[in-house]
Amino acid sequence: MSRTYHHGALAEAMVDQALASVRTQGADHVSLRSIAQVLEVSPSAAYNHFADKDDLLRAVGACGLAALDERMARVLAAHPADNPDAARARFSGLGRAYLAFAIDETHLFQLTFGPICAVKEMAPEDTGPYNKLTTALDELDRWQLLKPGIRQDLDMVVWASAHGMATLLVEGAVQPDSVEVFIDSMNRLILG
Amino acid sequence: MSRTYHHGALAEAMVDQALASVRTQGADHVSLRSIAQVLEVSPSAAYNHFADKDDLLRAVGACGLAALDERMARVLAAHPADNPDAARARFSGLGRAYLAFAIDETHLFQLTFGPICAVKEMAPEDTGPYNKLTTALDELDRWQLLKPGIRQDLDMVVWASAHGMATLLVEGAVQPDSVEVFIDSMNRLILG
DNA sequence: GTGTTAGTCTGAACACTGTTCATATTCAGA
DNA sequence: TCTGAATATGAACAGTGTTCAGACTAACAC
Repeated sequence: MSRTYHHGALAEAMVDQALASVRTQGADHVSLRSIAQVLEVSPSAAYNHFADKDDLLRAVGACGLAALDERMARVLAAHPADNPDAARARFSGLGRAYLAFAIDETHLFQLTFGPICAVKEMAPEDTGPYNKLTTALDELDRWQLLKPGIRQDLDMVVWASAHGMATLLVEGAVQPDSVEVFIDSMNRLILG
Repeated sequence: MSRTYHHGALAEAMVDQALASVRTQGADHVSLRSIAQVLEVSPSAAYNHFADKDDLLRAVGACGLAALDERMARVLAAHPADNPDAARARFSGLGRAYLAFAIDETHLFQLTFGPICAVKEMAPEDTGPYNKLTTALDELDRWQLLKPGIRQDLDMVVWASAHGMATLLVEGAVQPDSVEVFIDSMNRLILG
């Protein structure tokens, strides 16, 4: 096997390296040429696997969405009990996981939910972060923990709140220590 | 006055042209050279007025924040009455103005609240969008229109909700016709 | 084993980009 | 009118995404 020909796994290797670069530098300061150089490959080699730079970055953004979903899945696995307290813990935990992802992985968050990636086409309907939120709200509703008469379209407001708080964190408009304040205020709003 | 020397107002002219370009193309696809070409000026002329490209874009972002604030100010001016109905109209109107700005000026919104601009340092505390929101909530509270016991830290949740809904609109994750659904759901949450 | 074909990578090139710097022009004040 | 501070130029540098003809490699048919 020749050393100069990087065979078989270039696509995945480029996504991995791009993911690492995005994490440290942010998507704006990542260049195709630099990651090709790290992989000891010609700059034009990427075009056998990706239509253009944005196409590669979209693949990285999909990794970001998967990482977020995994964080949320871990929260659900940590509170599996079928009772009111666990339902509350799952809901708050999902929110905390979402915001922790924004804080820990600022650059990846910005790419995943930025202009390059069309999140609406990446997020599956029957699974993924949005679905986890709706089922958590359904469970709160089933245990009659929600204030009466607010379940309709509540998904959208809660989703928007969490996403907005995350972007405010990312932009530095609010500090990380505001997360608990936010969650408390949110619970005060919707929990009976 | 020589034709070749663009005297006096280059800085403002560049901001104006950059603002126009951002509106149509988005900040990512705007180049210093192109706007210098439109203004019939050397590419390096910009560096007498701006530290670098991001510095110019930050000035454009400030225009975006001002445009948003003006929309919100118009809403307040349209409902000046000192009674419960007007207070409700002001609150809902501010939300609609915020979301309309995100829909109408997608690219400008993305720049204004994007990584390049540090919004926290642009937004004044005693005026601007955030302050208009808090005073609207104070008015709702004064007329006892809020649900009891939720005023504390309500600003942050409402602010995050509006901002999150705006970014979801910009990203195409939700459709513009969801705006009224969002506002209704929001009112259901916080109004008594 | 040999040929053919499809997939992969190279290297040079193109048209850009932001930025710097020495140089030239213009304006405002003494 | 002279001087100094602003302001604009034009050439240059280092870097970018992207294209394309040609070279290399693997795998499959015969």
